[in-house]
Amino acid sequence: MAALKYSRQREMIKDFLMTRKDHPTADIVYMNVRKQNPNISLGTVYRNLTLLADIGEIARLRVGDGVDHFDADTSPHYHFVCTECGSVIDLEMDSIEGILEIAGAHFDGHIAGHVTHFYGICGNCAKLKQLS
Amino acid sequence: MAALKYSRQREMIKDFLMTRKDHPTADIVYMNVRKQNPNISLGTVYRNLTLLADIGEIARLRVGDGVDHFDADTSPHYHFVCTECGSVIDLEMDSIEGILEIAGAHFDGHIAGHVTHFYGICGNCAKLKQLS
DNA sequence: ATAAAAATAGTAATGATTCCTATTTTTTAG
DNA sequence: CTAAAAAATAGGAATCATTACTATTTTTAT
Repeated sequence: MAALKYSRQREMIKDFLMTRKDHPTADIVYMNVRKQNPNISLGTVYRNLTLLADIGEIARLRVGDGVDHFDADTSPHYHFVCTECGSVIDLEMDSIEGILEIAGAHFDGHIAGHVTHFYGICGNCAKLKQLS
Repeated sequence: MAALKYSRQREMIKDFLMTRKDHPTADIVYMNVRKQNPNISLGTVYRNLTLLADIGEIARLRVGDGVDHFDADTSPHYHFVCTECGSVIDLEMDSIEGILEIAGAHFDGHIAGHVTHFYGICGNCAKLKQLS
């Protein structure tokens, strides 16, 4: 119900997120947005990230590292998490929506969706490991 | 290195977990194990759950509800999370390991594994909704 | 221009988890 | 069997991400 009102802070947050492909955390967003508006509060960043995620303008990513990441790209795609450096990287891959069928085959409830992410060593860390 | 020593508490925790198919949280484990040993501390429960997960005797599940769940069944299988009641249920389904190939096709790092869980309405909640 | 609704800044509170330390338990070796 | 070393425990404090609270400011509809 609550009508949405414009907020400069919310715009800044969304604009910043759109410039990044590395799925920053709330804290990273805070540190960066503060460069333009040093008075913005961490609570405002959290509130707006949650609001934007709730209305579907951004995506909240939970990749198991205990911190939420955010993504301005809401199109369906998957992520890779490097177990070495922790970076979260977009994967270009064919759809795996077929797994919903497989999962629902012997289940009596209704499966609405799935959450998947992949992990391993990213290209960069692999290179660094060879050198040492 | 640190040699593992026997601990009654650790046994109790593992034994309790083996009796449950509902993937309890640390707090649930604590509340239940306390029935047999009222002096056990929450820290001990956490430490042992982490230790058991680290040595592969149990599995730690992160299904995005902000709390870790634990599973005595370490065989590869998938979970369903009910968005209505929050319950975490085992899925009997064919392997979807093929998605690793798909994910790695256009990626320059090394994909070691994946984390997947499904969500929707469980059979029980679906029934309850029909009645109301 | 003004009043209602929504948003903010700043700070306190929460909740899951980890850390700390004095004491107790387990294990190894004599 | 006993004693010392190593590991584990209980209990409580600390941490860290996130949410809640509240007085003030901003937005927006009239």
